[in-house]
Amino acid sequence: MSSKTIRNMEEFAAVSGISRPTVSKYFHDPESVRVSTRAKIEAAIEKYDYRPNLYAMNQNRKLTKNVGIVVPLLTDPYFAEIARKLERHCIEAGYHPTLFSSHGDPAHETDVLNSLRAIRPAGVLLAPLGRASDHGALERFCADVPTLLFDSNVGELGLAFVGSDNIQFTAHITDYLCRTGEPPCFFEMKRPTNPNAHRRRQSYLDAMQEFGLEPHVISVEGDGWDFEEIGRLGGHTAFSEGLFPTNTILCSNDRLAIGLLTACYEKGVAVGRGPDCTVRVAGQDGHPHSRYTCPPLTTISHAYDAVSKAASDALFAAINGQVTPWSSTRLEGRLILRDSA
Amino acid sequence: MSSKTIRNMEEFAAVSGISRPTVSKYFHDPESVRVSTRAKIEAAIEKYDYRPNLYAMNQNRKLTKNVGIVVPLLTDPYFAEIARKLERHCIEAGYHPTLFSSHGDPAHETDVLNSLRAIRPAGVLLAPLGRASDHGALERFCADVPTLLFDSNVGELGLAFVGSDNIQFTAHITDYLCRTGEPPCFFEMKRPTNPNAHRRRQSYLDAMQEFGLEPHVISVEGDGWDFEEIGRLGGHTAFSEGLFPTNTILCSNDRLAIGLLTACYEKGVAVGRGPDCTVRVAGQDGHPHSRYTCPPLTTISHAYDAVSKAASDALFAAINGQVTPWSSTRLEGRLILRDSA
DNA sequence: GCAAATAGTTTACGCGCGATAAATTTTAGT
DNA sequence: ACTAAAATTTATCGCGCGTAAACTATTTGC
Repeated sequence: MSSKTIRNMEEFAAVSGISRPTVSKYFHDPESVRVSTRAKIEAAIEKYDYRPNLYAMNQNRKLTKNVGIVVPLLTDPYFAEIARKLERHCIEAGYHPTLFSSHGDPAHETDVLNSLRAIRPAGVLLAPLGRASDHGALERFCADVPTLLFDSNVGELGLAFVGSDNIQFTAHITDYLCRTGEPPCFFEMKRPTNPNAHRRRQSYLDAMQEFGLEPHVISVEGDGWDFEEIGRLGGHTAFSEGLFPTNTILCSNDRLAIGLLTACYEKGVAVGRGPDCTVRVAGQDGHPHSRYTCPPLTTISHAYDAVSKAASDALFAAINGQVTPWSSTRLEGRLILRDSA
Repeated sequence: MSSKTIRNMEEFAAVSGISRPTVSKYFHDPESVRVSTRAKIEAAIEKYDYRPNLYAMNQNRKLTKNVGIVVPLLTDPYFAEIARKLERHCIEAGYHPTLFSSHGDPAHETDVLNSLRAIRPAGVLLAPLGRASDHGALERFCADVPTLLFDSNVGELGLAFVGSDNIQFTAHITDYLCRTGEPPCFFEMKRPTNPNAHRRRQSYLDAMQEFGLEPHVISVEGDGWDFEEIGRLGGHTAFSEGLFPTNTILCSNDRLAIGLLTACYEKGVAVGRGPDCTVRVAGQDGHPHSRYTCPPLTTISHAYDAVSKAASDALFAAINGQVTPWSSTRLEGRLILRDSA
């Protein structure tokens, strides 16, 4: 690093011995200049530690390198984890990701989308809140900005949808539970916040019908995103009122299951597959925490890597001009057998 | 919203009947213009949905309204939670926060700081990785950008430090454990990733000495940020080798405790305060998940609200020109008594 | 009602870069 | 070595806004 401070691209071009337009071109796409000039420029960057002014760059660029990543709730490790993977893919592809959380609030989701417009993103990876979302606001945003929906689908919005096959999720784990013990009942929120909950319930009903078994859905009270507490309180109620018709409980998601396990503990109900256990509990999502519950939670896990890769690749393809009709990609989950069921 | 599209501030000033410089002044600080003109401008904003171009705005502004928030690991709910609170304070104070995670990697932390320079932030709220951090890079960054350190302190860097009083944390919970049963041993990582771990160990040693009791530190193997797994594996080893000299285990942090509880479950060791329990386990942090372990985890909780408020207020004060000597604010934690100890 | 203080307007310029066209140089292909 | 293609240079414009100075209009205090 030299002592001389480079004020702008003009000065930088001078010291690197390359004209400014070519330097500009380099920063837009390093591959677009000759190897010899690239070497000169990169030597100068190394020497003077120059970086073009982001604001001046993006002001007149037709397309920025910005990518927005929006998740419903960043304090949920599931979303934090998938956001992390998406962020990495963006950086590797030469984009500049910015992370946003809707904080579980539709109004805030709309605010986030508006903030997002301000940075004129080349594309957005959006996991919407689902039915709670302001559908009109989403629609308007998708009309203006290339947006790829992931995790939960809302109509046929945006470029495409990439997520998990929730139907397969529930069918698969229901199948497992039926084959290894009593058929499961389904534990969920009466008014699910989680956007995929309805699909999972339906899949449970279908799977049970296929087995010729009577389905039982236990819908517990509670609103918002505090799933563990909702699961815990709902579990207490359900045990007290004898709402579980079988010894096997399939939860709509892992966070509800985690809360339910706490309720089991507090009620003195032994959970697991052993002969001395009273109930089996299973979740769905492959939540980072599911390994560490007591007992460890049997669940069906999202294909985190595959989903995030497919989602980001699809967005980058669209940004690069590849036009494809709207499509929905749903990846299968992997059953994770642990001690809880 | 009218049909006519406003292309820039010039046009917007025209339709609102106010000169462009005054409009510019309004967007810089709405309070700086007369009430009557503010009303005119806001009516026009409502009507035409105009927003100034972010990039053009920030290009020549002496100071942007950007604030960077950096945490070591966003997939850790503790950091996600405090980041969420900081974000809210920034928005309320009229700033534009952007969230970054170091992903537990010093090299990435340095990258994040460099990206941060590009957005020319008015200030940064930084929770460094701690001893793993590239100290030189931090120092250079703090010299250029008003930076407030939180969660973990590194030298006397930046404007100030705001965080929890880890000494008090460990002293307080050690005191509680000593008074209610056998004195605790201390369960930690041999090479702690968590920056506050050393302070906590020292505080444990001091507290035990004050009680006139022999301290016992169990340092387990493991690197990185996968604390639960490290706690679980370390727990297995410690139980197998009979490393716990007393029936009470104080963990360096809640995530280690969560892993240890899983180990206890897997070993068939009953945890809790009851007469039929073998060990007591306590954590430190007030981790969002600690309520839902089995048994629920006794811990000492950060004053999340107070820390985030104090940190953001201190940064805003500095941005607004208030000069104060470097200071360290350490807030006390609150003991949360649950069934595990 | 007057002068001083405050707020707003006009005019003018600059920021750092993107984009483009035309002229020139370099490279690749035969 | 010759030509076509590709890369680079030169020159120029514009983006949308910040900022400053000088001037004018409005408000405020007495």
